[in-house]
Amino acid sequence: MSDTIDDIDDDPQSASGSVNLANLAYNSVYEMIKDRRLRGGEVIIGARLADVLGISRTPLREALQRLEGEGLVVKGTGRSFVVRNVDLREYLHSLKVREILEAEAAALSCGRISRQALAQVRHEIEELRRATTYHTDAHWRSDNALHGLYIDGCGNEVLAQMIRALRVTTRLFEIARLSDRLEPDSIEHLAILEALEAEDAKAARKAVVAHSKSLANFALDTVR
Amino acid sequence: MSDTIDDIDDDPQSASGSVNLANLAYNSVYEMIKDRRLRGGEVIIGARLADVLGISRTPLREALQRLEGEGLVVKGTGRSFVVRNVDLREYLHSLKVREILEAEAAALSCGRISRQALAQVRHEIEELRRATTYHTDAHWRSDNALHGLYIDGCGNEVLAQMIRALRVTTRLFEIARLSDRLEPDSIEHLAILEALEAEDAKAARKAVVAHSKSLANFALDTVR
DNA sequence: TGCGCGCATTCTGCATACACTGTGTTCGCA
DNA sequence: TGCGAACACAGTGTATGCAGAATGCGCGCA
Repeated sequence: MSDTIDDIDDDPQSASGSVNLANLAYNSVYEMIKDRRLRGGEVIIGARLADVLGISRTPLREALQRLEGEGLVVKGTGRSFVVRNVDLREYLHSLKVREILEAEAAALSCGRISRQALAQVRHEIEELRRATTYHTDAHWRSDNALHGLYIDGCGNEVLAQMIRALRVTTRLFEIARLSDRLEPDSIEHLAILEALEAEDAKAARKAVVAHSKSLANFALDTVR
Repeated sequence: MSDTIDDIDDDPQSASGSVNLANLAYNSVYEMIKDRRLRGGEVIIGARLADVLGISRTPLREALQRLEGEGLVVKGTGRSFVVRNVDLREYLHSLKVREILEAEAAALSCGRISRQALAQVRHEIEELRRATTYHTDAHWRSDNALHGLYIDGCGNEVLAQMIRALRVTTRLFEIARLSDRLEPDSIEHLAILEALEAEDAKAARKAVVAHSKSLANFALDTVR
């Protein structure tokens, strides 16, 4: 349990396998989807994308199949792959499941997280709030660090994996005005952190649930 | 909500896509894993399996990649695919997550399941108990039907999908002396059913949790 | 007889060629 | 000028060939 938060990987798959072209394609497409260079609903033209990546269609197709298995990409009406579109309804449903699972994970991880990791994350959050300019990346990084604490610390790898998968798809939901979430995120994250520091499982549950509800309300408000 | 239990599909992916060889391979391998013709830990040699299926390696590889995305196969130490091996530890972890999610699903689906579907499942369970000879298939079918009631009826497709995925991987483990589970399964299933019929969310939660604990204890006893 | 090195076989990774399908456009005919 | 049919193009699905890596086996040497 001496993990530094550097071990909390933004991209759970980035370490995947040897350096073959299929993995390269997988990571590339994964990144492209994650930071919206491939938009939800967009059709993926094999030959073209393969060309962009400088590989042939074969490893690209394999990568896309893997992504399909993970639910980031689907086979549309025709034969071609399309980037999955997460609508409000699905986002809220995912958020609800995350709420349940993350509450459990947070409770489980009480007393299992190193002081050092907790302190580091607290430092990061406070740093983020003090920053004069807003950086999306830093926001996500802090988000990952905080949630990663109990995802990695809960001691149930299956639970952790499910939460990670859900966090990926909820990110596919278009978050307009993400910067508006910086302050509420920070405050809510600190509440979670405090519960973890106090090793108070009940409080951790409550804080996670509150955070989840806050995100849901924000989505509802923003979409409207 | 007029679904008959015929709609509860044992294999969530069986309806997948057009009839191309990759889908065929996917379904075939999926089946082979599910009913243990491919054992956990077994290495899959592309050329050989492709030959058995009467297709070339390309569509098979795509199918395997998809299965990898879904977590049924993994890339071993070398480059070849191996069927994932679910050990006791992972089984128990999965079961714990299922317990949480299925309890929620059961609670959510209270009042959302047609009388007809409930009656049908009850009929099946009772039929099963009365049967003089034991059939694995019938056992699984009944299991699917009961769990499918609240998986399909919970109204949260994300939740449903997670549970389905978990049920697939837990199946990779359980099996040994499965017939011993017939009686406890039936009894516990009936308890769940009763709660669903009474539309008593709290009781449904409790019954599902009890069922889960029972499975965990059985696994622990059997392995020992 | 035991150990190590090299060769042969086997398997994967990748690219490419070909076939098939669907769609859009153009040309001819009414 | 409008409608329909054929053709051209774009894209996917599949097989296959080739190259590189790993594995296992045999042979030679100590």
